[in-house]
Amino acid sequence: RMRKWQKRVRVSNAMERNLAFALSELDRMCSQLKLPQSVREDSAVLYRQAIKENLIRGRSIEGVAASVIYASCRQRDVPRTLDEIAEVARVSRKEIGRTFRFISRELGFKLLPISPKDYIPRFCSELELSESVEKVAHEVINEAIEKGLVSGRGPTGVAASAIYISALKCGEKRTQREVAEIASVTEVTIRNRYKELAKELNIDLPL
Amino acid sequence: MDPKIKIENVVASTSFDQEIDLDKIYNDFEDAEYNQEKFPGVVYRLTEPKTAALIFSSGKLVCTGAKNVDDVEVAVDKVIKKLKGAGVDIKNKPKTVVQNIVASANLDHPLNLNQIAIGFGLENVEYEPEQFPGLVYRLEEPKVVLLLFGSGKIVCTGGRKPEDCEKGVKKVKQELEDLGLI
DNA sequence: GCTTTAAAAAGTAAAGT
DNA sequence: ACTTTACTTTGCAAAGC
Repeated sequence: RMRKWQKRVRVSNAMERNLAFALSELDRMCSQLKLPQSVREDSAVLYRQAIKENLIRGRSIEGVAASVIYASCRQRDVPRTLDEIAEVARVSRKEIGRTFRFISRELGFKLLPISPKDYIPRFCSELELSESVEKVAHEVINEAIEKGLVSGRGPTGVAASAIYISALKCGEKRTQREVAEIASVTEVTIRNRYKELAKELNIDLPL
Repeated sequence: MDPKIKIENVVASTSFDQEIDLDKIYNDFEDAEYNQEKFPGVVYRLTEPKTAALIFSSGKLVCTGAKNVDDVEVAVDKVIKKLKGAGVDIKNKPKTVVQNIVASANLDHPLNLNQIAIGFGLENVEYEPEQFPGLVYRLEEPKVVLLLFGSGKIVCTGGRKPEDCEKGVKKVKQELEDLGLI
C-alpha cells in the first residue's frame, strides 16, 4: 500500500539531505584549504561514486568527504597532508587515513606514493621564492632519489630541506623556522634531512 | 642462503574452562594490574620468561611477549602455578594456541620503496611515507604481513608458526630479486 | 570500532638536560 | 644539541561496551 512509497520518499529525502550536507561540507573544507576548482569538482564526483558503491555504510559523512578531498589532491598532484585536512575536518587524521585506504581500495585508486616534488611549487610560492629556487629544489630531490635518501622519509620533510638548501644556493635564504612553518614539520626534521643531503650529495653549505 | 629470522614476539591463548575470580587474583598477586573500567582482564607480568599474561574471568588467558614458542609453555605453566598458589585450582592443563608471531629479518640491501610499490603493484601494497616509513605487503601464502623498510630490514607478522615467517621473508626476497629490485 | 599486552622496523615529535 | 620517551604501522587473542 502507501507505506511502500512513503518509505521510499523518506529514504530518498534522507539521501538527498545527506548528499546536500556532504556537498556543502566538501565546499567548506575546500574553501578553507584554498583548493583549486578542479579538486572541488573531483571531490564531488568521487563522493557520488562512493555513494553508488555503498561505501558510506558504517562511515561518517565527514570522514568520507575528507578522504575524497585528500584523494583528489593527490590525483591532481597537489597533495595536502592528512594533518592539513584534519584541521578543517571534524574527524581525526587517523579516521581520514583509515577511510582513505578503504575508499582507495574500493574505488580502485592507483595513486603513486606522494613525491616530495609535488610540494615544491606550493611551499615555494608561500615562501615567495623564485622559480629558479624551485628548479634547483627539483634537482636536489632528483639526486636524493637516486642516492636512496627518500625511501621512508616524510615527503614534506624532504621537500622542506630541499627548498631550504636551494634557497641558500640561490641567495634567497629563508630560515629553517620559516620553511618548517610552511611545510608543517619541525626544524629538527629539516636539520636532519639537510645534514643528510649535504653529506651525501656533497653540497657545501654553511651550517 | 635464506635470510635469518629473529622471532621478536609470540602471542598465544589458552582456556582453563572454568570461571576465575579476578578480584581474588588481583588481591593475591602482589604485582598484578586490574582496572575493570579500563580493561576486563588482569594483567600479570612475568620476569622470566619476560612476558605479560592477560587473565579473564571466563578462565581464558592470553600470553604475549615470548621470544620463543617454547617460552609460551614455560610462561603459562608459571601462571598456572601462581594461580594454584592463590587457591585457584586448575584441573588439567589445556593446550596453548599460538595466535601470532612477529619476526624481524634483514635483506642487507637498501630498498627503493617507491619502485617496490610499483613493481609489486600499487593495488597490492600500502606505502604512505607521510604516515609510516614502512611499505606494507600482504601475502596470501603464507598468510602473513610484511613491513619493508628503506634500510632493507623487514618485519613479518601474522604468522602462526615460525615457518610462516621464514617462508614469507623468503618469498618477498625472491620476488624482489625477480624484479631486479634487490 | 575501542579498550590492553608484547615486539620489531624507521621517521617524526616533544620534553627535559 | 643531545637524550629520553612516545607515537605512527602490522598481526592476534581475550570480554564487553
